[in-house]
Amino acid sequence: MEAKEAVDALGALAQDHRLAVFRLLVQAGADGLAAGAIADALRLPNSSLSFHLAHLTRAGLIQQQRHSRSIIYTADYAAMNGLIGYLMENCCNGAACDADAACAPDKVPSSRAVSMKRTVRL
Amino acid sequence: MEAKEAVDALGALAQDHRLAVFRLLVQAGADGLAAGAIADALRLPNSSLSFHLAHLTRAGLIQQQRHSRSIIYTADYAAMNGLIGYLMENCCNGAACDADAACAPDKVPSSRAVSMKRTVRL
DNA sequence: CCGACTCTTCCAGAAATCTGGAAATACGGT
DNA sequence: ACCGTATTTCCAGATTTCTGGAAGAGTCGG
Repeated sequence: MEAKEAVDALGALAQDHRLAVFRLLVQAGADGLAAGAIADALRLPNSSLSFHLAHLTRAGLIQQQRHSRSIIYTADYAAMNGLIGYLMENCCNGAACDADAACAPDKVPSSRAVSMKRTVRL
Repeated sequence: MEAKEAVDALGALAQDHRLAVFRLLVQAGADGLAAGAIADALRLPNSSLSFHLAHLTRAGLIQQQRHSRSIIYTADYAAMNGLIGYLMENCCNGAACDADAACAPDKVPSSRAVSMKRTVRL
């Protein structure tokens, strides 16, 4: 994942309603949820919700699929993996799952940059 | 980490310059970097950089510390851990480090929500 | 075909964010 | 005290994001 995509994904999640929507879809699992069901659960006006769903879709974090009259949205777990992977690689010195403490600063001041301990691939 | 803080942190990282600044500080390690050094590296006007640094600081992702004339900024790894932990817990069904595939949808459509396999604490 | 249902697009106003030059503040050396 | 360096604050304009009502578009049942 490139920086550009990461910024898009982060921006998509950096909003109350959108984060709530995404969490809801993650909980919903593979079945996903219809737009109306999301609007009900989150008490959002249709047009607002549609705006945020479009935003999340544009960022690649969720996917839509027409099912009769409803449009079912599902979380894109691969995209989420990509984002988390990017954050761990680029913003955590590559360490995260190794130690329990996850990412930590280099104790010894060295000029060495990120040491790619693990290749977190999308 | 609560949803509110997560949104703040995500919003702080959801911008080209700020993400670049944060990555730079992570690479810089515990020594951190002076504001001027960051401005040089990223070719940013002082006032713009200051704006973004303030934003990151407000979100708790970086910390500042005066050192003579310079102000040294350092990445707050704990905050980053908190954010990644939040994303894994709430947006990835709690799975992430266990399987290599990281987060994946529930194959069997169950109404069970997030199964906390791991307690990623700040 | 028509009406009900589900959802998106259109629109315009409100609010927040981003930008960078100029002025202000903080610090240390002479 | 004065000057140079380092950085922030102030400011105003440009851009983007968010909001929700109203109208439009796709789908199904009768």
